[in-house]
Amino acid sequence: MPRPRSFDEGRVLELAREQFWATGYAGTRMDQIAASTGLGKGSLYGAFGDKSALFHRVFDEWSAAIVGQAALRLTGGSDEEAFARLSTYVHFVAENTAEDTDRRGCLLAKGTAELAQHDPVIARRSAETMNALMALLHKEILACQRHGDIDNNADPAQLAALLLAVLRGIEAVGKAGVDPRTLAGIADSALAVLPRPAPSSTDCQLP
Amino acid sequence: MPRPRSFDEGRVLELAREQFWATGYAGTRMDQIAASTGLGKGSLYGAFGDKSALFHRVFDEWSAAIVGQAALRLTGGSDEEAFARLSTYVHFVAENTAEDTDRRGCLLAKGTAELAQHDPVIARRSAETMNALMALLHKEILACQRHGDIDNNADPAQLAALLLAVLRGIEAVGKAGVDPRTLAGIADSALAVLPRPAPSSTDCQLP
DNA sequence: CGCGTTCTTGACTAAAGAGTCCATAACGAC
DNA sequence: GTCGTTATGGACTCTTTAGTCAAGAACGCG
Repeated sequence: MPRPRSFDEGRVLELAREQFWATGYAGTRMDQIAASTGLGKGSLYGAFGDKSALFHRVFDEWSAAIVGQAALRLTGGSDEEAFARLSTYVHFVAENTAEDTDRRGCLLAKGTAELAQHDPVIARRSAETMNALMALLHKEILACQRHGDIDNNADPAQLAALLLAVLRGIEAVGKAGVDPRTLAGIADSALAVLPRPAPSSTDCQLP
Repeated sequence: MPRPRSFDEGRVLELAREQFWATGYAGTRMDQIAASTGLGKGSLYGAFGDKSALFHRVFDEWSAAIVGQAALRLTGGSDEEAFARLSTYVHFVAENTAEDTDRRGCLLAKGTAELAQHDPVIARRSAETMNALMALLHKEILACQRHGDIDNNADPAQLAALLLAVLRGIEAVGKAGVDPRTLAGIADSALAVLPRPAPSSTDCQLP
């Protein structure tokens, strides 16, 4: 058994991700990554292969994390709290976006947009990520409907797609410089606007 | 009076925009642009300056076009048709995104994200563009409220922000590979979900 | 028609970046 | 401690790319 790594692989991927986030794939220099991690280029290439391979690892880890985060916050729990979970999650995304507009953001909209054309693997995986998120939202909406927080007549798949678009949209406008207050407002109104069940006919009385 | 340009400046900007769209700022090579336009690099640099200046012109023209397009479709008309205009516009964006997922898309999410950090001008202008769009949506929602198509209790600014996020979100998920049908569905549900005025109490009768 | 001005062309320069290589250091096993 | 294996670091190469330049072509004007 030979000499072990002197650096934390995960940490390197994290720093690389920051770079890719900030400057996109083409805009990121391997030298920057080497410098920010303190590694020599030899080690970097030895451990991860070339730039494209490094990006793939970063991308895969990141999309897993996004889905994982969503799953963590949305899965498993009573139908009763489903709407609250949804609400928390939507606000979480909004806040997260607002906090660090330039660091965080959507690799799906950056590295992806650049690479997807030339790299079918990235394209496929980004679609998978979207579908996974949509599935999670779908499940949660069904739970809301079971508990009576969302109108049963509404199509849950449609609502899930809408919510997903809103979440991505929040990131997009956030990155474009819209202020954090507005982002939070968007999260609020997205939830407010979800169709509530029609009140039962007995509720329909004049005071 | 000297020799005139032998090429159409607007056309060159158009082709350059395609490139920037497809591959982002850093990923776009001046040589590609020269090749696709048929111009020599000398002419290119002579006419537009350096890469960054060229991008600025492309970006400015594009953001003006986006806002112009929205203004064209949303402005001026009766309150009566306001909701229909809104609906048409939202679907227009969805279809447009669906049609050419990889060519079109959001410069605000690409060139911007890369450049905004280092180029305050781009950052500012992208924020302005968002605000302009939001203002247009805001006006339209007010018109809807006047005509009774949207609940007067709803905050029009919030709804405008929400709609803007949905529109950007449609582009984002479209680019991530979500299928066109779903995009159209998002447009539908975004409109369906807008709060309708509460029915007047006289409507509240059992059959 | 000829002149001056501006465009055009493409070869050229300079710099930056991806990826390589090798001498050396560090570790684990025995 | 010694040996074999693998990481390390940085100098090095080779390719790509932004940007320049000078010679020549094209146009408008008088």
